[in-house]
Amino acid sequence: MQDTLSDIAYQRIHAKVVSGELEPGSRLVNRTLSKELGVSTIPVREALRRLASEGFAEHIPGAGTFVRRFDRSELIKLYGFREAIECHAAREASRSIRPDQLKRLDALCREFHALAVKVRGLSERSRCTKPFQDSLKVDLAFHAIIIEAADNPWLSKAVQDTRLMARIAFSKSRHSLSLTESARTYRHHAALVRALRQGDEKWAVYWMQRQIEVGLDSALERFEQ
Amino acid sequence: MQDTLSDIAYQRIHAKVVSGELEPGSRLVNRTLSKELGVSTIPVREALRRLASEGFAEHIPGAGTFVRRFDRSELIKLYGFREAIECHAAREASRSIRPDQLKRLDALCREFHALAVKVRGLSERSRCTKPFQDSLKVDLAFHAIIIEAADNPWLSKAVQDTRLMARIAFSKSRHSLSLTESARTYRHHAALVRALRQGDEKWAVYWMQRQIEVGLDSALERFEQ
DNA sequence: GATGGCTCTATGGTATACCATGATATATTT
DNA sequence: AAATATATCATGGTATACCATAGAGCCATC
Repeated sequence: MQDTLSDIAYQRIHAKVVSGELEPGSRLVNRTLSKELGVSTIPVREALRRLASEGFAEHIPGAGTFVRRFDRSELIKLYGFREAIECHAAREASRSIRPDQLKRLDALCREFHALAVKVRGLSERSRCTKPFQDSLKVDLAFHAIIIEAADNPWLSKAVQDTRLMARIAFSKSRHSLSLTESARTYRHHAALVRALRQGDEKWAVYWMQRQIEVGLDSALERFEQ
Repeated sequence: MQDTLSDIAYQRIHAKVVSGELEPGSRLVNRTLSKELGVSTIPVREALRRLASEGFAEHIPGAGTFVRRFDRSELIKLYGFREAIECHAAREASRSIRPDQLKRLDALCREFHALAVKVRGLSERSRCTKPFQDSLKVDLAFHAIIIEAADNPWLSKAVQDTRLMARIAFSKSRHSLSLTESARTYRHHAALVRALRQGDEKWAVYWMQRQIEVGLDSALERFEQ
């Protein structure tokens, strides 16, 4: 067994949190989780402390651990932080990205394009959830390649954590993927890849910034409802 | 009791690690620490997991937890990450810093100046350790004000953590504060404050970048020896 | 004398049990 | 009937005890 029970508990609970199965603000109860996972409370506690330390949960001594809940201002600041680190990642990536990584980005762009085309043929209602989740997945993979290209473990961890954290802020509710949104996202991604391929630092940063900006806008929009 | 035993254990061990009392690579033993702190192993384990999650320690399942050890390349990447987040902090601060915060920065600049003047009168040997530690303390306070002005908790945590982490990379050995180094640091700090006061985003970022660059240089220099 | 296996110890990992506390429900008294 | 006090329960926090394992030293056998 390479992973310890604490690690497994962490992964399981983390998945529940970022998937939205556990809503923001809900209490993470030691005994309940330990029964559910079939382990004792010790690994669960360690997992919860870790989630709290990373920012996915909030630990209040004597009261319990709760899934992190964001207000509007915190959401904005989270995206501000993301802007700092992801733009830096884009800058680094524009210098050091390899051809195979560019190829994988191309493939994801095509995937996104296919998704956008498919959405166009769907009714308003059927655009719910599934295409939205798919687009999130592609988006995550896209940015994972960029931080891989930036080749900096600190950056990677920070970017991954903040991306997932932004997600829990509006994970519980249903969302649809609008036509304009999917088309715009595709354009931005394609432009970013173009800049990266040409090693154009300035434009890589610019397009990354635009993406985060748009991300904040739609996050706020979803948050308001 | 507001803080839990886990929190106290974390603070105590964290202090030992960043102060250099526990050298990089040394093992953090459950039972030993628990006896030393007068608590059981549970709070100690939780503290160690947290330190590992933050990057101050490395946890290897089945083998133990060790104080984080950096090689040259990791050190460079750590400073790359710092550049991303501290420059962003400088940018934000240049927009939102308050007069009282500028005043406190002025005071720290004067303190640094006094330190530089004092060092000039000392022999090579007596510049060891004490003035160096003092300058680190003033530097930390200086940057703490800037991230306070940037007003973003995610940024704050990341900056504080990485600054302390950079410190443990070369904490154990003796260091002296050179004349050119202290004078240059003073100039950089003063220039940064000037840019912040004028709300000059570009120059604020520039001088912050310069500081980190210099920090990396001296870190590498100390690392080589 | 060397090598393989055994044992002992140190240590990490986990479960169970216990305690303190805050909240809720119930019972008793006015 | 209302208010207060007490009991009970849910839950967080911690200690102790136990188990598994890795490494070291030792003994026996070849």
